[in-house]
Amino acid sequence: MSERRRSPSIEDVARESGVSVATVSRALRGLPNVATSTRERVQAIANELGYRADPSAARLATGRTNLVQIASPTVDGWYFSRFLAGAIEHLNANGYEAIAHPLEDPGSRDDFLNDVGQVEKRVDGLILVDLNISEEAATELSEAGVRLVTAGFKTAHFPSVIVDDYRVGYLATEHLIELGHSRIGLISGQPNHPLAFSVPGLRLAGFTGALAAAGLSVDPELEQSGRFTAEGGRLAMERLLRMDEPPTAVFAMSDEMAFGAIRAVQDRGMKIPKEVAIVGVDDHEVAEMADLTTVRLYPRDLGALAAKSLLDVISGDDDSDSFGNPEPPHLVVRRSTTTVNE
Amino acid sequence: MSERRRSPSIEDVARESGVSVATVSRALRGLPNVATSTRERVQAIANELGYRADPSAARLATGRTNLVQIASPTVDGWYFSRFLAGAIEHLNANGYEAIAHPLEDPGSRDDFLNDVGQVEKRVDGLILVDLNISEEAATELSEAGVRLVTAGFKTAHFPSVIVDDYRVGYLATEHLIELGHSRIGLISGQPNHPLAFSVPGLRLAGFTGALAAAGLSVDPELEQSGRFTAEGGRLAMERLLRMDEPPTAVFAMSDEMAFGAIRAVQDRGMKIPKEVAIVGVDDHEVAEMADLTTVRLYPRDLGALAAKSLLDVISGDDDSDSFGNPEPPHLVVRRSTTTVNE
DNA sequence: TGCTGCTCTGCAAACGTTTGCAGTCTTGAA
DNA sequence: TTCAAGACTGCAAACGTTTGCAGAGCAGCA
Repeated sequence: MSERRRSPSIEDVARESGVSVATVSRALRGLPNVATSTRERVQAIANELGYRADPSAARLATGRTNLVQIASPTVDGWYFSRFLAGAIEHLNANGYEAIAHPLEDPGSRDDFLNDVGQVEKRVDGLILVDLNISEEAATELSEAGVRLVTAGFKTAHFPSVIVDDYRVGYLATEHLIELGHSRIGLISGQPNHPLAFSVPGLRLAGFTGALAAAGLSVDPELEQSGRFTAEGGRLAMERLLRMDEPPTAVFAMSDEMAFGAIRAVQDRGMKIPKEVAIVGVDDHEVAEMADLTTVRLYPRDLGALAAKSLLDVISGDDDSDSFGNPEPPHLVVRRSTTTVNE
Repeated sequence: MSERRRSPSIEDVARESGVSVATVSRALRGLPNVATSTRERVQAIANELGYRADPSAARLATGRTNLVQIASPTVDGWYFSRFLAGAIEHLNANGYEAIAHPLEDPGSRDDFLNDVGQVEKRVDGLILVDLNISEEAATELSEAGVRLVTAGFKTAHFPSVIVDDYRVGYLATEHLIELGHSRIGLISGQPNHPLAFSVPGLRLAGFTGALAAAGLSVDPELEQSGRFTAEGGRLAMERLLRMDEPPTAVFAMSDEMAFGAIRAVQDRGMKIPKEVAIVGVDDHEVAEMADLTTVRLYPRDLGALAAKSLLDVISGDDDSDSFGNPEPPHLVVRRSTTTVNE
């Protein structure tokens, strides 16, 4: 439709202000060794012309892109979208743009990890969230010089920010035990999830750990997968309630699954927490409205922390593991487990 | 830590396969006029060397970045995260990466729109979602040759994908009227939201339109802002319930606000839908669990559509307005408005 | 006055592609 | 046998920056 007029190049600015392109480049980027008078003149002209350095050219010349890629299983899940928000905010504040790259199916994940070595040329760094990679792959990446920070899992080669998912499972279960429950159901994550995803395993470990610490045994029948969706949580809870000896309390690995579970209980006409107590994970916005006891996570903070770590890596401040840790998971007691006022 | 070894350049491939760089470039990109034997040899060598064209160099040479930027008020809201997911999926499938760019505060929004003209050099195109811009700004962008698609609002200059928010308000309200309600409350969006955001206005128009069509008058007292959060919805509902003559039904402009409203009603010991009927907007995952009647939106589809439109614009298929429209908003009746089984 | 060292500036070589143009070679038709 | 057209390839000029190096000017000091 409209003509695309060429935007001014550094040469235009140079000609206009009577200096060389080199000087313009230095003046505009605040480098030392340029007379203040020249600098001001150049800045004025650049401003007037509306000049901005072409990023592609600058990237080619410097090798730095000011881009960071964030790969996560999803972009619209409760947890991941908040992680993204926190990371992007920090990145943008420091002059980086963020490429969001969801890897929903295993195919795209493999493709991605396959030539993730090429990432080095596309972006300055990469954040991998909840996407387990093999140690071999990590070694390869490390040797390729890729700047990488992992979130939600650890490798031997890169800094990582993690949430203590063992603690998540432990806190929730311990809470139920303290309330006197001994037959506790578990609504877990998808075991056949395409992405190797270490979160459910750790929460499960925390769950069994808490039971063991209290001298309680684990009944495998009491674990049902809720596939991390509300609907899945409902179905899982229905299965639990149909058992000969149903649990008196349930730990759901996410709030969304817990919402489904609450629904299933109510549909049976049973009372919460009297007949069944329920605890979730996340502290979803709706959790408060639903009176759901939950283990609160701070994905937004975690994202910001991951971004900060990555920028440190990129700028070469290699204090590797000295990043402040995120706020630890935190039990929030509401009326889905106890009628005692908080 | 580890040495960054230089990755192979096109020149390495050329030398290795005994042809010129020009031929390598053509062979690898599938351009015509290269002998199949050479093409295969070059491909083999490139593969062996693990060669990939450096994107920065390619961008500088071609002027195309294969990047698209998506600017939205937020990245972690229910609606926007799903929009993003749909858009990114489509973009990635077509060889583009997506830069997610939230503009949470008015300052960053102004900064962004200020030199959005520079966008042209950073990315191939831009999707602006629910970020109203002035017609002047739009004209300026259009003249600068920026490739742009708007979502959620229209301008004179660019293609847009929109959801019919008038219809959203109309459908919800009409439903309540048909159920016999005549005193209908409204939990609306933030009037002082930093971003000029046309959604609430349109839904309000649909609301009053439906009332007018039924010969009902509008009582301004019955509109309360819920700031698009669950907590805000709860507070708004409490204000409504405290009125001398409270509404018998309420239209909340989002499901999250509706969840809060439900909570407020239950806290008063009142019954839904008997004493108060509630309808929301979105069809949030939790809505089904909460038995919430709602107007279902399809943000993921809308995002995909926006992406598709933008790619059409970029590739020059300028059928401007002939993009298929998204599925129209759709009333989903549940038990928050009627006890009749669906 | 001559020398040293500093500040400021410009030249030109990268950075790694893409692509217009021209040249060579082959093929087939006249 | 000659010629035209087409297929294939290479040369070299972009694309718009950044940056190492060197030179010019100038001040201060011996």
